[in-house]
Amino acid sequence: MSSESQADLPRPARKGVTSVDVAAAAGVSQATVGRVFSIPEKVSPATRDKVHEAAAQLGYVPNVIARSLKSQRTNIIGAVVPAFGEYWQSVLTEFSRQLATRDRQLLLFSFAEPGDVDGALASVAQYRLDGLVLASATIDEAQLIQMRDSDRPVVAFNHPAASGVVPSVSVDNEAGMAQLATHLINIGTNNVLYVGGVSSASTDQTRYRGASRTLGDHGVPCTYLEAGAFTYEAGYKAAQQIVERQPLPDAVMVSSDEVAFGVHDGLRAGGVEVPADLLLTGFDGLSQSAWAGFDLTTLVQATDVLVARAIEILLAPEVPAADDPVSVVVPGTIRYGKTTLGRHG
Amino acid sequence: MSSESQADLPRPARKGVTSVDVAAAAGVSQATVGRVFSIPEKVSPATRDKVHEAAAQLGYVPNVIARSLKSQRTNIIGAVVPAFGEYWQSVLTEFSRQLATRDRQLLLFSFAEPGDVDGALASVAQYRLDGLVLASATIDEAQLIQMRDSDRPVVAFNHPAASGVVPSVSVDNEAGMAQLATHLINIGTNNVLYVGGVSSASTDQTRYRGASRTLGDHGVPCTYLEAGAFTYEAGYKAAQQIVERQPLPDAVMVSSDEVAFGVHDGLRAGGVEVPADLLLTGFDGLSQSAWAGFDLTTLVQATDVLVARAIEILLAPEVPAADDPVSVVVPGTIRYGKTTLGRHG
DNA sequence: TGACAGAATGCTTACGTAATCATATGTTCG
DNA sequence: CGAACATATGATTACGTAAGCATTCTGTCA
Repeated sequence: MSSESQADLPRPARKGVTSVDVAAAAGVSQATVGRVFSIPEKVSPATRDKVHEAAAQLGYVPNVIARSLKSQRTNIIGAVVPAFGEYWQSVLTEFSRQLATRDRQLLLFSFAEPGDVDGALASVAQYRLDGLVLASATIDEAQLIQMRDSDRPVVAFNHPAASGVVPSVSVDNEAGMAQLATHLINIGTNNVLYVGGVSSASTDQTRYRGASRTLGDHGVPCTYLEAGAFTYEAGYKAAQQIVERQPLPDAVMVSSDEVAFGVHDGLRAGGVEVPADLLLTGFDGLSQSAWAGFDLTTLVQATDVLVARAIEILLAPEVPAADDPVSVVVPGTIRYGKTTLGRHG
Repeated sequence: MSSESQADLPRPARKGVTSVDVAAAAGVSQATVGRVFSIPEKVSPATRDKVHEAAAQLGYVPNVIARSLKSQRTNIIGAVVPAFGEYWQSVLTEFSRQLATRDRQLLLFSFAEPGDVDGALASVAQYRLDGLVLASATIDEAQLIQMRDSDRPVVAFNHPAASGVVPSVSVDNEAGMAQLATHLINIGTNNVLYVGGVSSASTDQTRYRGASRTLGDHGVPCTYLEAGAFTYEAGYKAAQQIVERQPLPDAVMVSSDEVAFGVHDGLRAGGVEVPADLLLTGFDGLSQSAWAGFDLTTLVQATDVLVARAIEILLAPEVPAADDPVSVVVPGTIRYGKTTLGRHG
């Protein structure tokens, strides 16, 4: 029997322990228990201890669901994100990290195909989330408008076309690619092949514009080649086409690092050395771009800043005017790697 | 004025539209509206249409929070996952993808430092989630037990030490590493340097055991070197030490792909060629291991299978006996890359 | 000492839905 | 044709909490 009472002592979190149970055990009202866990400064230290003790005894844990229902706040931010891609994974990680420091959680709505976005958006609407991150260039304007009118804070992440429709945060895609182009011009590039991911994506278009305009201003021709996807494999295949071009271009600019990795390896597999035969640039600044095997010249997005700004917008007390949403553009920074080294055009 | 009424027509999802409002608009009871959205087959087609129309008109969207409170099910699976690491990102993506097909969402509780696990677990307890994935080898047994007793389905993901305490799903770490070791022995390896990530991690220990036992059985010595983290940088630094070893080992076995990438590049930077001077193996089968730049021989985890099994356990109708939790071990497959090619020991 | 401010606590209600039970409307068959 | 029954719908309640208001208690000051 001593063993029996002993087993009773360290009670684990039990099934349906509510604030009412704790109240009964502590000899106070449910309201007081609630206060202890939400506005403890409004409760006298004595009762506070009593309640805490009873709560620990019973293994009481506040029920966030009920709290959300009553308070109309969930402390959860939703993210609609493509299921694949190194870039999105890194962004997601950063969101989760930064939200954790603000006592918010991240609820993930990922979609594999662009067509699945509708499903994700429908699903997300049912949760009364405190905010929503739309991180995909494949969300069209009608969907953006619908989300904007859902009375919940929304922010588009790296979706240039969304600017003006919903609050948005993006790296300066055009200027970034222009910086890379300028760098190439400075080191004597006379013609460029631009490898895009998916030409219908607004990021792809904006980036290409940054490159072609700057290059054009200096009389450097710039051909567009679509890889077909923002993946390593697409880049690898594109490289196989590039290798066969008779006069190789001086440089290949790729619209994303992940595709650039594929181009890099595809070129090498085809006997084209970077940077000896060809210069190469990426875009995004993925951690892998700094790996010694690539050491890619790329435009580094300040992901932490981008994410921080996005979170600020979502968590801002005041909802900005819907007719002129804020549009934050964060400049990027070139990281110079060996893929644009030691060549004189 | 015509513009006024026009603006009213395409009503967007409005603020606090509840099933009660829809009921009033459709001339039915709240219960019927609820049924239309949960058990529609119990409602006659006529009223079903009426309700749907009214709902569309008002922009009604069921409130999942309230539903969760009443039904005691959230349709949300929580995941406690380290904030960094290519491997975890890929696992997370897979979970999100597979859960989406089952109409479940993924709520992310990431932690940057092992010490933050407590915070994540405390936070997760407040949500009455339908299930919980514990994906970190740094969750200790006390924490596992606490989670197990929380009356919610729990599954440990790739946390060998958890087996026997909570239901767990893992790749066969020991056998996998043994397979790689056997492969090395078969191609004539006479001594091996094993590079671990964090020696206190249970995956690290299990994997090392698989290598050292198999190698030992064949009289092949196996030295352990701790990289200090499961990162590219840690691998790179470890490689710098390896390069200085007087007789280079025949082969380096690394406990994870990400670390192996660093070792690979670090070796090359130090003038050691793979596989000419040294064979190299990884573990995990990250997509990047197949990239041409690495083409790493590694043990590929069937992440999709692992995740599928984990989800099955969480969503199984019956909670298994707590005293003998299921422990699923999924075998891995060697992917033969060029890092173990063409060398005769 | 009485009145009154302020702190501490209790009582009641509402958040939006689903489950339970009760009621009404058809339907079928001996 | 009425009993037995399936089907469709309505009324009511409860999920666990937080906010509003009501109440009690304590201490202070005229």
